[in-house]
Amino acid sequence: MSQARPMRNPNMADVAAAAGVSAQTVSRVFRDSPNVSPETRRRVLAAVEKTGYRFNSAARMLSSGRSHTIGLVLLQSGGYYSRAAVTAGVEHAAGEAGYAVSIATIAALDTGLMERSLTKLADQGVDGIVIAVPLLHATQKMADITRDIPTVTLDGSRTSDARVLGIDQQEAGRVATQHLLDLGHRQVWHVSGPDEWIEARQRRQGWEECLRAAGIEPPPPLEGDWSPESGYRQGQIIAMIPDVTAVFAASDEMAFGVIRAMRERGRAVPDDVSIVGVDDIALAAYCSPPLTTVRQDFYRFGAAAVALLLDDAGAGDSVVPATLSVRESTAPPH
Amino acid sequence: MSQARPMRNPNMADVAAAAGVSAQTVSRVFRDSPNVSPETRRRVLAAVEKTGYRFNSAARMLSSGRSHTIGLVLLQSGGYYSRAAVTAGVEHAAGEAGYAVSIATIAALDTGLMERSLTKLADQGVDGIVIAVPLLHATQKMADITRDIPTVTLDGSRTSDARVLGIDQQEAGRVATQHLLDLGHRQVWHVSGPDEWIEARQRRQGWEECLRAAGIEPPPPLEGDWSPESGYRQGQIIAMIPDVTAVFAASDEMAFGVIRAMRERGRAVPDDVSIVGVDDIALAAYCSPPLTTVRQDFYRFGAAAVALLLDDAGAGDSVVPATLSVRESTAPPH
DNA sequence: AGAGCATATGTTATCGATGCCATCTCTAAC
DNA sequence: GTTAGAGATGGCATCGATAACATATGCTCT
Repeated sequence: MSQARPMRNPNMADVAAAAGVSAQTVSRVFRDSPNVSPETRRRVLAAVEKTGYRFNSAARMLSSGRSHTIGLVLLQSGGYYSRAAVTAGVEHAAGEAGYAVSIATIAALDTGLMERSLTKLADQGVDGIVIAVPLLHATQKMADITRDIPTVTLDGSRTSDARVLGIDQQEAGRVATQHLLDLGHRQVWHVSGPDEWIEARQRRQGWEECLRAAGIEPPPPLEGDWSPESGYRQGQIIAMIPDVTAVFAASDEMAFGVIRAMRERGRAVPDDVSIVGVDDIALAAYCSPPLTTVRQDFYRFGAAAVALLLDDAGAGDSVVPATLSVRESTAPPH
Repeated sequence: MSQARPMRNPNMADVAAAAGVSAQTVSRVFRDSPNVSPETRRRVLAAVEKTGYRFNSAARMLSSGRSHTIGLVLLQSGGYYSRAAVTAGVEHAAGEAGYAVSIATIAALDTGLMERSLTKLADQGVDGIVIAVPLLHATQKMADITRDIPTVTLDGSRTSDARVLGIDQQEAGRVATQHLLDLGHRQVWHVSGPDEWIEARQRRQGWEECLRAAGIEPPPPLEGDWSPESGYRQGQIIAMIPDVTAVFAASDEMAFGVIRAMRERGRAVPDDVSIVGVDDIALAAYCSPPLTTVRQDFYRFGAAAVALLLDDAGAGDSVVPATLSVRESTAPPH
């Protein structure tokens, strides 16, 4: 009953010995190889239990060349619900498939930082990378780093070698704008996200197209950085323009910033000005006023990215629908 | 100039050959061994550049037994700014120390799910684990899994073997409550977080103690789940009580839910009722009214957890101060 | 009955970096 | 002038799982 070996963790050979089979067979059991008899499998699993065997992923990685790990590049400045949801979707889908998720955050949208993050993940030997930040300029160096690693870019630029998975963000812009037009507004202003973000540009395009389709020339968009502060700043400008009755903000947080600016200038929401956001964050329904907003299923989006990475079969179309949650920040103009 | 080898990635031996040294010396260069001459180091680094050598972390892990990876256990239901900040802090501090971060999310506070997450991280061979969810009942199985892995529990239970790093959350509760008393309120109600969360209990204790110190018997606290919805529900109850003039909510999101409930019942904030939250989320300053709230530096907290994990030297005390941001949701009673 | 084949299992070499020990060259000190 | 010791480097076994190949058994089909 006494342990002969000192502190060493049990390995496959120990399990094999305990089960009366070869190490190779133990390996087969773990990888669900079809050619293992039920009886042998049972014995091996019993031996695993008995020996307290713990799988050594480094050894597997070294000999098989695959790490069963997916790298996820995130933007450090959190607070964006959509990104958090994407992360959860990625982690869950990866976990289901037996993959681990290793994260690398970047502090800002900078190609140098991005290159460093990709290098870090590549050095870890990840089997695939999900880039969950918008990626405009794919540098040659980035392409070199990811040459042997399948990569999916969420809402990224088409210029990279990576495959791109995108939600139809134009739809979000269209839905929001159309809602305001349907209420009777004759013009809709827009506080956009940073122009480096594909999401921001697509939402802006959806807004523009929707207005043009209604025979309306879009006013110049005002660019924010997703933060409430930026919404507030741009809102202050919009509030100085007399005949504004409707604003579409590219995120909920900016929308609340706009609302605050409007109110400080004596413009009531929604009585004088209607506001629509995007994201449907948890607070949207509970702040004052409850925010009309466009909701998208980012969790599913993250999961789809992993699916695309792991089995390159279908998974091609991933048009996640945009749903409008109508609350109390929008009303007909008077 | 032509490559003799087919598709194989260069390894240390290739670098060693190119530099005219042994593989062992190359290894020493990478690990910053003191006993390498500057000249040799230079030659090796040049050879690395020339061969396009990429470090193989699996091989290092197998031979050294250490993975240079830290596991991070997160709660899947995102949206809590504090958790996002902790994550960023962990990732940054780990990255600075040359460590990768592997995440495992759990969908709910359940010991079974927690055990599975810990197993997953252990199987990856992480060198340390940061548990960023509150952990009340540390099971025997959990202790078994983490026996050989240094673990830090943030705000976790003292019953586990893991080291515990905690912010003084009582301070947060005290600061918030004292602010309301200083304004002249005679009683302060409390919407707490879930009782399983240490943060929630500590904040509640701070609130209780502060009231008792002022000779006030605390009313029964109402328990929420951090979400705006739960704040709204409990706020509806509080709004039915006639003489309530001040509420301390254990999170900003719940605070906004309380505010909504108050307003729907005709109680103005802050004229009739004052509200204080905790977290200082980005929206706190931009919603209506701007929220008075207690801010804590969770980013630093995450970084401190990693420091505690990596060098078991100092890092013992980590009393991150709680700062009150006074805005417009609090006022003297009338 | 023997060829042919699928299924189940064992044997051996290998992945790439590192720990340990050996070796060699200097310089400082008595 | 010899020795001790520090500094710089190389040789070799090793970590644990797996791929590739080899073998053994049982079954089907002509």
